[in-house]
Amino acid sequence: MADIKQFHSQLIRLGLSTDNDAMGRLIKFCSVSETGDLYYALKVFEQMPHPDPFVYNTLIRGFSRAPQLAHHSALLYIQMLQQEQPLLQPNKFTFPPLVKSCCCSCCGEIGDAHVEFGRQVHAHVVKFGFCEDVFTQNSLIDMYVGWGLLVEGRRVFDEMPERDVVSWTSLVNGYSRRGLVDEAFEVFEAASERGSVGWNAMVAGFVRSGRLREAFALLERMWAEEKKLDKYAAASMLAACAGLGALEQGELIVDYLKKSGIELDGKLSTAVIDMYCKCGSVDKALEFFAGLSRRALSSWNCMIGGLAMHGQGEAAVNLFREMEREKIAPDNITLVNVLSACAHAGLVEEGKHYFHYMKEVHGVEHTMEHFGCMVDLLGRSGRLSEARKLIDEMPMSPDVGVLGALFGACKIHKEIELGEQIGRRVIELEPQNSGRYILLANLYASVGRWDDAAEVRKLMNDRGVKKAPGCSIIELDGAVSEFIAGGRTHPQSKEIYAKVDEMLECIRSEGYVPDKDTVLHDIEEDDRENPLYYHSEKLAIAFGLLKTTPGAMIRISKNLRVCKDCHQVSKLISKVYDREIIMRDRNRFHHFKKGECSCGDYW
DNA sequence: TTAGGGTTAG
Repeated sequence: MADIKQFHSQLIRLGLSTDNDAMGRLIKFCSVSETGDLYYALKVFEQMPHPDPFVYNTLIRGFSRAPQLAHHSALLYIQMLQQEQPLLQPNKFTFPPLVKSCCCSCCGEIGDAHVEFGRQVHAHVVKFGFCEDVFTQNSLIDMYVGWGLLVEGRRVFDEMPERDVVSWTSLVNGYSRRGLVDEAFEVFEAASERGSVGWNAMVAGFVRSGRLREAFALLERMWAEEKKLDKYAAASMLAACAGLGALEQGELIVDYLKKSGIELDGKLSTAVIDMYCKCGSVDKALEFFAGLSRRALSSWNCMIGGLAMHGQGEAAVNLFREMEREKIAPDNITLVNVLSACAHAGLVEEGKHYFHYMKEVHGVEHTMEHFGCMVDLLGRSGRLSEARKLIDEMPMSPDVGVLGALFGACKIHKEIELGEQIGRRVIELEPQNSGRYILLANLYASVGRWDDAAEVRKLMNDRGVKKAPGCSIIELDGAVSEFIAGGRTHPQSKEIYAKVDEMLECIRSEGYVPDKDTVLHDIEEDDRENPLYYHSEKLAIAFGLLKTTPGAMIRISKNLRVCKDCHQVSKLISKVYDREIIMRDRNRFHHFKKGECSCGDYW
C-alpha cells in the first residue's frame, strides 16, 4: 500500500484527483488486490465529484469479497442509483458482485431482510435488462441455492436462454451442499459441461453425506477419464480417502500433487496430514508435516489430533509445546485435541494442567467440547466423582456428548447405579442413537442383570431403532473390500471363514479364551451361529492374511468400536502370525504388534 | 465479473 499512496500523491500533484480514469485504476488496486485497503479506496472515492459506473462496480466488487463488509456493496449500489449529474445506470458488471454480497451475511445468519433485499436486486436485474447475461444469472442461482431456496435457483437456471459450466456447477453445488446428493448427481450427470469445480462439488457432497464409496467411484472415474485434479478436488478426494481409510489411493493423490506442481497451501496440506493420520500412517503424516515450509494453524491442529487418535499423548503434548515455542497462538480446536490426547493416553495430571492453562495463558475459553474431553479423561481413569463434580460446575448445562462421556466411563468401570441413571437420560436425549441402548444393555449384562439388559433391547426394538451392522474395510492393491459381521456375500467367503477358524485355533494355544460373557449381549450380536467368531474385523484380518505376503502390515478400518474379544484376538494374531495390524475404530487407532496394543488396553 | 477445499471430545 505504501507504493500506492505515493502513486496517489503523484496523481494529486498532476491534478488528476477527480479524474475517473486515473482514480478508477487506483480504486481498483485498493479494492481488489490482496494487499489492498478497502477503506483507503472508499476515502479516495469520497473525494470524487462524479464517480462513474466502473468506480462503483469496482468498489462493490471489493466489498462483496469481504464477508464482514458486504453490506457496503448494497449501500454503494443505492448511492449509485441516487446520483444525479450524471445519472448512472448499473451495467452487466454491477450485478454479479452485488448479488454475491447479498449472500454473505455478516454474522453467519441469513435473515428475511437479506432474502428480501436479494429479491429486490433480482427485480433490478430484470428491470435493467440483464436476464440474458450469463454471469448475472449464474450469480442469482448461487444466491438462491446458497439460501436453500433450491426451487428458485432452479427456476433461474431453467429460464436461462444460455447456460455455461458455471450455471450447471452452481446448481450441482446448491443441491450438494444441502445434502440432496442424489438430486445433485442427477444434474451433474445431465450437465453438458463439467469442470473441475463441478467434480469437486459432487465429491465434496458425497463426502459430507458420508457416502464415501460413491466419492471414491468418482475419483476412479476421474483417473479413468484423465481429468486433472486441481487443489480443491484433490482436497475433497483426500477427505474421501481419509474417511474410508484408503491409504494407497491417498498416496496416489499425494504423488500426483507432487508431480503436478500444485501449490500445497494450508488447507491442502491439512487434508494430506488428515488423510495420513486417518489411514493409520501417523509416521508419514509427521514426515509430511516436518517437510512443510509454512504450517497453518489447522495443520498443527490436525497433527496434534492425529497423534491423539493414535494414542501418542506425549508426542501430541510435545508438539503443542513446539507450537508455543514458535509463537503460534492455539485456538479452541488445538486445545480440544491436546485434552483428547491426554484422555486417550491416560495423562490425567497433564490434562488437568492444560485445562486450566489454556484459559490462563492463552485466553482460550472452555467450551462444551473441552468439558467433554475432561469428563472423558477423568471418567476413563476411574475418577467418576471428579467427573461428576466437573459437570456440576460447568457454566452451561451439559449436552448429550458430555453426558455420553460420563456414561462410557460408567460402562468401563461397571458403575452400575450412576451408569443406569445417566444411560437412561442419554437415551431419552438421543432416542435414535442405537449405541446408547447397546451400551446400557451391556452394562446390565456385565453385572449379570440379564432381565434389565433384555428390557433395554426390547425398548430399542419397540422404537424401531436399528443398530448399524459392524463393518470393516481393508484396502489391498488400491481396491477396497468390505466385510459385514457374519456376512457371506464375499466371493471367497468360504476360504475366509476357514481362515478365521484356523486363526482362532492357532491362538488358542497362546491362551485365547473367547469372551463368552458378552457373546449374547455383545454390540456385534448377530443371529447366526457363533456370532462373536465372525465379527467383521476377524473376517477382514483373515482376508488380509490370505491376500498379503508374510510379514506385511494389515490395515483395517471399522465403523464401530472394536469389541473386547476382537481386541484380544488381534493382539494374539499379531504375535502368532508375526504381523503388525493397524486397526482404526470409531474413535481411535489400535496398533497391534507382538501381542501388545498401542492403546495399552486403555480405550 | 459468476461456482469449489482443511483441523473439533464421546
